Amino acid sequence: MTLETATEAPGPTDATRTQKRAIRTRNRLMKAALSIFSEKGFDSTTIEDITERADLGKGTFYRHFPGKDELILDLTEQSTAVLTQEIDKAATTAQSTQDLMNAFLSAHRKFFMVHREEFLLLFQSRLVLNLQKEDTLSLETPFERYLETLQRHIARFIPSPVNRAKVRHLACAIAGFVSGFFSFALVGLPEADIDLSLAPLRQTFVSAASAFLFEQKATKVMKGEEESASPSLSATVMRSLSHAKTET
Amino acid sequence: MTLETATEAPGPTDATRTQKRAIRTRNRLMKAALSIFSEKGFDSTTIEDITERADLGKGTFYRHFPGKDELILDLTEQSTAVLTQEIDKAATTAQSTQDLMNAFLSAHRKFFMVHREEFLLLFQSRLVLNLQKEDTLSLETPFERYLETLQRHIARFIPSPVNRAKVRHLACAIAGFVSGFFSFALVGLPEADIDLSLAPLRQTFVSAASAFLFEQKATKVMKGEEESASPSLSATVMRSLSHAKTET
DNA sequence: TTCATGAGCGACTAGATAGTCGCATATGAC
DNA sequence: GTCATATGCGACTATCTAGTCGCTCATGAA
Repeated sequence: MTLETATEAPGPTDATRTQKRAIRTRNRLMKAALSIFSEKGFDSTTIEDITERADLGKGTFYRHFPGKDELILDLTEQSTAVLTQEIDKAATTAQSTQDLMNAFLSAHRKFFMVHREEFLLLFQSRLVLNLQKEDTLSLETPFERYLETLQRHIARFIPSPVNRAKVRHLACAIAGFVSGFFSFALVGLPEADIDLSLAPLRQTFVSAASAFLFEQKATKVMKGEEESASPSLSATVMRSLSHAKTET
Repeated sequence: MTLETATEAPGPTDATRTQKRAIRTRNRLMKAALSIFSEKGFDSTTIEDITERADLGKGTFYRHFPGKDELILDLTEQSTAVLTQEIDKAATTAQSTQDLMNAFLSAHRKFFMVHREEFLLLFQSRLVLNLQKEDTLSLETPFERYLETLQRHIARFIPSPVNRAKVRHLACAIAGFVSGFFSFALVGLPEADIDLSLAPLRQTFVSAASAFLFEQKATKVMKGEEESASPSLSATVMRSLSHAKTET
């Protein structure tokens, strides 16, 4: 790209004024696009929608992006970067699997609450990936990096012979649960209470994920044993539930 | 609609040939639209895309639907009907909360595996609902019915004073988890393994959801109206939920 | 048979949109 | 100051699309 024209020493200070202006413009375009995508959706957004909100000429867009597809790729990378950054920040200090799961939840919760537009963007690019299209671009790799971030943190709590497949399943489950829950909460719960609604589910989620990790470890050690539900859930609790009276 | 023109006795046999033809045509349009939506997405699909795949003239579309928005509303209702039907079929025989959660998982798994196009359609209409748009049509009510189906089955296993807010939270969590998991599995796991990947998570999921129900019962018994987990959320959520059917 | 009704059709219009291109302006090297 | 380069601009064209309208054909009532 033309932005790399600087011969060497690409520090933040020695970017020429022209380059800095170009970067500013590019950022304005991305910010405007992110904003409009979260309102009317990627496909319904026109290039002029974007340049108009960014208060720029239409031609300027094409100076910075070949087309809309490259823009959503950049935005997806930017958004997953924000999310993984939150995850890393919250998860590095975790001392137990409970800590880790709590950190995951907090990071995603913050992402949903504070970076709503990015959340909606990832929802959309994930949809694009799920559609039965041909090309798909390289839109998959940001999500791959995101899942790998989860896996990396999870792996810290798994003893030596790590079952990578199971770790990945858990990563998918975690990622799926939080994004799915928030997206359904947005439909089925009053907006103001979505954040709070996560609280009562928190302990359950943490127990479940920890139990999955435990089972993962346990099956390695002792095979054939019937898996106990969870270290934090007593057998009596489970039993009492299975015989619960049916009443409406 | 013109389909209701029949004066009385609208049995399946006594529909006039003209009416039957119209219904066939309408179904062909919906089928074609569902198929294309799952390939290129709702917004990128043109009316002519649909009529072409249905092998019909463009004007025919407008005889059956005012526009694309009404079409996706109908398709969303149809798709949630398929899903809730699967849920009802699987869940009515449940004898315990474990049974119930297993039934939920099986029904959603089947929906994802067998009715992929409907799954992708619901993913899209849910996105439309999440976007920060103005109108939103009445696209929300099919999802409301879906969540109520889940709640109805859950409520069978809750003793008399049902905490509707918590039941709804669980419904959102279940719906969110399965749709989110499948959608992430589609990105992060080999297609052939998606079905199998749910198995190791099954027990964990069932335990977690059952535990949540137990906690629901316990808090209800102990505190009556107040919730210990999140006191600040009870009032608003409870109020809005108790009028869920009538509110806009 | 005749006629009325409604389904199906596709050319057409009006409007919107993607992408281009030549020009203006700002910057930076000399 | 002068020139070269890069950014920003918006009018323009070529294409695409939504929605309409008058026509044909099938059906069904009389």
